[in-house]
Amino acid sequence: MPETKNKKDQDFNEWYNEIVELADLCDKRYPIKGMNVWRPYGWKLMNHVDQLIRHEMINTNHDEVNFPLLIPESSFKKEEEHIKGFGSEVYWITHAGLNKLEEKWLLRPTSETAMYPMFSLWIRSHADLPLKIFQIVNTFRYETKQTRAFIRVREIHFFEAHTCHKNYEDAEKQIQEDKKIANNLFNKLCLPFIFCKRPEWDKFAGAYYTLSIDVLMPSGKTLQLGSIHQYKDNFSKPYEITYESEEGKHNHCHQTTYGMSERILGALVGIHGDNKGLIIPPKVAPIQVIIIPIIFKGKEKEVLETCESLLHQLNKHNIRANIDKRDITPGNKYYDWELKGVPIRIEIGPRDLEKNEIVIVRRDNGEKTSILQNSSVDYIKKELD
RNA sequence: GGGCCUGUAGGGUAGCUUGGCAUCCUUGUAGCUUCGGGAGCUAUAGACUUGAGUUCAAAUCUCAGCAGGCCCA
Repeated sequence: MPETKNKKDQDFNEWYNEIVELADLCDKRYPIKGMNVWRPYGWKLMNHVDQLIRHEMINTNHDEVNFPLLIPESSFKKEEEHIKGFGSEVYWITHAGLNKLEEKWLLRPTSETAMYPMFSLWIRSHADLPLKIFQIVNTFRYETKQTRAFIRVREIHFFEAHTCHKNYEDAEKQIQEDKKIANNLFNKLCLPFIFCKRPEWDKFAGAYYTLSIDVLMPSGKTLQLGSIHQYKDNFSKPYEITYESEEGKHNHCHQTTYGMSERILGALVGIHGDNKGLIIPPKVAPIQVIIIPIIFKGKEKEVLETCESLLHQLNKHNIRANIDKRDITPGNKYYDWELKGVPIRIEIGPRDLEKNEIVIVRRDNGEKTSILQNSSVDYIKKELD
């Protein structure tokens, strides 16, 4: 049986490195440390995860925005703790064209300092609250230590939600909502996780307190997949984010943030994968069903027609399906799609045509079943849930 | 932050000790043939991480950079 060269239970780290490239998630050969290329398959997977996040955000009345990548030094410097925390790991832009810049700009390591000067303009009265926005963008952190695909990178694919509230209690309610969002999301991704209140020394720079979302990786280490921060008014004071209350008083907002990154992919790969490759939860699988035609000389046409008609039906039911028509042997295709973690494989050959059946194989447990063609769509739909 | 290891076709490797001719597998391309768990044949393509040094001569020795990996704090 063909398997990864490195075994997951023997050398998890090497296995992980091998599989992220073999399965076409990313290419680590880009010549800057910690900046990897997203390959089409990996990028589609990430987009499907993002789509789940967007869905959760929209259901909880967050609006999507997109802030500039560059932040002027003066904005960045307003909150003291924050600079201490990030100062050593930001990239600076000092020149533009042939000129040296009068004020340096930095690539956002996170967007508090880009957003909050704008928040102070946007928020005038209690009627503007709560303000709930999010964005999914790239952020940059200059990691000097060892980098690792999806787990420790210098260009981060980052989800960040930022909220402003009239008081601490309201902000606390937001944090309860954030926890529910995490529950929904990670259930869909079949990732067991825990919330963990971070000790003082390990909280986010500038936060009042930090909750982390942690998973246990097969290496025995925990991997932090996200964090939820209560800022209290720590940022609204230096950034002067105030609102006029119903009584006509000017108060500082209380703020929260919620951040996650492509580490979610790292966890999906690490926790679900095996020595044959990835195992992707159906909800985010770029391809949910792969149809393999088993072609014999003289029967090509019938087999392909059956495949096409099944594909058509599946697509009609919003199932992401594909036919693998490559000119390689079926066994070869099985291995390839197992490597890529496609949840369901369908084999259709002359033998099945005679019985009006198709063969269905599950990636997670390898179970092989024959079912009648006319009940196939319902069966597949059920399997994907 | 500290320590250790590595860099040869797209991928994986041999060669490095003892300096000289770069090996094999896989992959790509074209064609024939085949297809229920990595088929076969033919033709063809493709590499010594970068820079400096030593030397008649460097993949091989030395130093530095860049990149990758591991361990400890």
